[in-house]
Amino acid sequence: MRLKENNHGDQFPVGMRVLAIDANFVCLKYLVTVLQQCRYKVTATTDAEEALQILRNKNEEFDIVITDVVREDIDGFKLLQIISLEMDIPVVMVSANDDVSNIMRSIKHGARDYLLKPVRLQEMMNIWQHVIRKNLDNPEKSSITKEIIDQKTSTLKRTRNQSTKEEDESTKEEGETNTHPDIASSSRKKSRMTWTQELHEKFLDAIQELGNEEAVPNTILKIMNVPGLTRENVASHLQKYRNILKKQKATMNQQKNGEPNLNRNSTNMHGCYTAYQSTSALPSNIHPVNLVPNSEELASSKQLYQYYMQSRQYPMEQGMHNHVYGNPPSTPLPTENYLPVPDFKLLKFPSVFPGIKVVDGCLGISSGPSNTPPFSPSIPDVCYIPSTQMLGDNASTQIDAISQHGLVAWPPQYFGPGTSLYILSLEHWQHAVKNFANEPGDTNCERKNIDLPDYMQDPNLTDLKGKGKVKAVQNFPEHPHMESGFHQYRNSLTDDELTMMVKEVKFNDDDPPKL
DNA sequence: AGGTTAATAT
DNA sequence: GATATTAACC
Repeated sequence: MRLKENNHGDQFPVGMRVLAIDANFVCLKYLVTVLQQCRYKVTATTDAEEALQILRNKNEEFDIVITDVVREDIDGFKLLQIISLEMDIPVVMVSANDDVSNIMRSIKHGARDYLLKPVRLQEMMNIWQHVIRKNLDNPEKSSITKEIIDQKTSTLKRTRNQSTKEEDESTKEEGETNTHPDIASSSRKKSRMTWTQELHEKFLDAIQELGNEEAVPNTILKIMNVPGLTRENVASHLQKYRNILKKQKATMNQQKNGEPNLNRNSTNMHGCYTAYQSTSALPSNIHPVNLVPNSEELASSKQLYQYYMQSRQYPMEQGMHNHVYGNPPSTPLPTENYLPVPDFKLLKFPSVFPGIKVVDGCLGISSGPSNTPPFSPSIPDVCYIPSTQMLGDNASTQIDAISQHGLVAWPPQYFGPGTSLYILSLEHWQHAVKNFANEPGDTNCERKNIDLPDYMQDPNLTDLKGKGKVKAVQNFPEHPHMESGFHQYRNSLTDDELTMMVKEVKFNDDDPPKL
């Protein structure tokens, strides 16, 4: 555990050791993602017994435990009770249930906090304070507390008499008192920074925003606004980034292929997914949808990608395009040519899109190739994509799914390079749907005068409406009252993520999707 | 001071 | 070998 200063000069604990517990695998994965975004060191399990074992084992020490409330094996409250009885470690509860009695019960049993699912990044960035507070009276107990205090004192010293760097270092290393130097130093190990997909995306966004001239470490750091990230981290990453650009440029020149494509779709950094060019054809009379679930050959992300590209050439895309601009097909899609979409109910988006930025509690989702709905101001696809293309075949089933689980499942042909995923806050997603979908029969969005919030009425977007091709819109205007009202996630699935999709499909071995 | 580059460590 | 950290240079 160590502290780093972010660009505001605040301290933030990097590598705080968190044990995350959630019975639901998808929720757990999501939780882990958020925690990792906070740059905590996360250990995770779905199994409460295992969690207790880990904690009792003491091989690994933890600063804080985060657990869900509703569980089948050991009730969250029980778990909380055991932990607070046996050991001295703060516990934070996470639950989709906002019942006051539940919250009270948790607090009574010793919970430090009670967060509602899905948890937000900002909330998670604050939990380290519980660790500090817990150990204020006994700093040696926690290395993180100790380090913050150390840092505080050394900062004070520095401001008091401009102490030298060496002095500062020695103060940090040996501690103020020297009474328990071993305790503090033994549990302190520097965690090597890893540039996650999300961080890299942020990095790229910053660079794009700044342009080549202005893209220097400190400025990038400021734009990225990631707690704990240092100028050195960014500088290092920038160095690597530039090296890769140089390399690519060199090979491009060799091939005389014009401008190098240096955007995130083609970058190789950190295993970002690189688009495959292969166009091996599928039999034209078989819709690719039907090739997915029982296909043993679909063992690699490459194949999944190929499948995805194939599927986009089929009529359903035409159908979708019809929907895009508010003209649902007068006749149903020729579904007789398609077999039902297999059951991908396991495939919930946070498990597939760990880089997702959660905006405003529960989310509505709108998805499609880059020239589909979200660019039209009416966002119709949430209600018009036919059931052969989307699980939960209309808006209301999606609303139900969202209100119940905070999640919506999508078939995998929507994931892959070329797919944009848009996340709207529940508020304006509902708003759009309410004006749109809840009146069966009246499905013409041209006639409906949809009263979208101003910030969504961006003229650039409106202008794009009706045009055949739309390029990805950068820097979508954000809701003034929201941290971020509208996020785009695109073209950056890692191989692992794609592989995982395949795995999720295969998990259904005992109950294979019917074709 | 901080951007850049190179050396070193993991 | 790749990439993060640290040092050194400008």
